Amino acid sequence: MIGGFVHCKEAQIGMLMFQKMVYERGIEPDGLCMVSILKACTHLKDLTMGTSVHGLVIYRGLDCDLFVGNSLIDMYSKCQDADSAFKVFDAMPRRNRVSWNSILTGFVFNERHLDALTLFYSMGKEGIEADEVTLVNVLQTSKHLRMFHCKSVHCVTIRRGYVSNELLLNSLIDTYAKCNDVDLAWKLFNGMKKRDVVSWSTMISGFASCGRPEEAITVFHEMMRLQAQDQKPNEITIINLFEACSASAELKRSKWAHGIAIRTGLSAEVAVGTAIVDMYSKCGAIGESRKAFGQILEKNTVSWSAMIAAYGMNGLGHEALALLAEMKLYGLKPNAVTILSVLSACSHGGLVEEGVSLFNSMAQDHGVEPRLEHYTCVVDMLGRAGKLVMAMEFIKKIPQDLKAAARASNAWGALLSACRSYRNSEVGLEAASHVLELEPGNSAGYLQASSIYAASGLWVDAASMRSLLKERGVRVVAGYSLVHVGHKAYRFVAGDHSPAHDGNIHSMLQLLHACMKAEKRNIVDDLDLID
DNA sequence: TTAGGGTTAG
Repeated sequence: MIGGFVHCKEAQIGMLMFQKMVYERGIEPDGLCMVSILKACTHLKDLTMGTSVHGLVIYRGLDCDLFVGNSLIDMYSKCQDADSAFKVFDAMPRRNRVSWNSILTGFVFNERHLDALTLFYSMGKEGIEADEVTLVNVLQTSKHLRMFHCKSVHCVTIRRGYVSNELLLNSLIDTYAKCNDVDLAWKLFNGMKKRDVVSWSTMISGFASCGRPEEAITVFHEMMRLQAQDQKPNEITIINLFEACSASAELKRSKWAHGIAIRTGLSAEVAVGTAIVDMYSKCGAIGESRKAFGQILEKNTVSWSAMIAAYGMNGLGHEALALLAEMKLYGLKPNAVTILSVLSACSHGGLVEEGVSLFNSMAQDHGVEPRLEHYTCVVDMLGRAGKLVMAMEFIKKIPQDLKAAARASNAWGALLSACRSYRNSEVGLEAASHVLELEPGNSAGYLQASSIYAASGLWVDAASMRSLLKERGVRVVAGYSLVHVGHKAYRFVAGDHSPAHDGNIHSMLQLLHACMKAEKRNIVDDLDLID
């Protein structure tokens, strides 16, 4: 009976029945009953109830039951207690493939990707053969770690005869694309006998995230052309299309995509509305963002965060701060990302005092404990304001447990970048040594260090940085700007004088540079007068 | 067990 309720997703009623049965009537639950009630706890994400059921399981001596054990793993995982899930798994006297898959899924769900990978290797050692659930989970882990296990998973897929498993193929396409091999993803996509809406959406997102928006949009057009074959886009497809429009930074295109969302009736979704806010802001159209924000009927924390981030990205720090106060008036609680967006807005808008004060009060006023990202953002803020020594001292104040995270190099990176702007070689070289140690595979550290040496006239050191970069085989990815003229997008890289660009464009750029320099001089003169 | 909305320096 309880099982029936769980199946109907009326887990709450199932739970009440269970409590009545056990505590009022004194009926002893069997293994099957435990499995059902654990499913209810999983569904409701009720860790307290789940833990008490676990106690009952032990009391009734059912902890050796394979099915009960698997359900316990699942319950703990979904309640975000991966450690307890693993303890159950570890203590199981007998395990089947479902047990292994459950703990693997649990690790992936809780973003414990390294643990997931270790577990997958143990599975191989124990002679447990991977099935499609195993493979999809390993792919998720590869995607998050940006590690290229795709090809070996692909081989297993072929070997084990899963080549027409759509779900697994979709996962493979996604992981190939997110690990920067979108061409292989495209090949796989084209070879699929049957493609569903997930395949299409994944392919659009794949091209967009690899910085190839034109191809993403072509895939979308092809999907629309095949609509007759039941290939209707859903809200995720549209959101992925927006991602492509943001990558091309073209307002006209974004408006076109917005129109499609309206015509397909998908624009009423909160997630779609929020993505529209984000898309317009990335095209620099902050007015359109605000309008789209106003049109979201039921705004949630993510929507507010997106609008705050939009203001921040466009240099409107005061507006971002005002929106944080406003969202609280509507009874919405900011989360870690919201606060990070406000801090970033302060950083880009030069509002150092406001930013630091927000950082100091975030735990007390907003109930958000500072994470490494928040610390990094403050370092960036101080660095941009030229307070380099303060920024360095701030890094040293980052709690040790936060510093242990994989992205601890970001704070030094932010400081290094500020030192380069302010030509401070003393602080800069200390920052550089940390960045090179923590992130030896990234070109930015070497280039910035080289630039700092060069600015101090230390040409030999500058050159040695560049040769170290080559020696270690680090790939340099240059940043670029896009300028749209008519229907054509022109891509500009620093120091690029390629003949692909019209000579007129370069002379116009030089003219603009001269104007900006003159303007800067005027501003500096004005400031001097004020002093 | 597959795609998806907000964040961080280059």
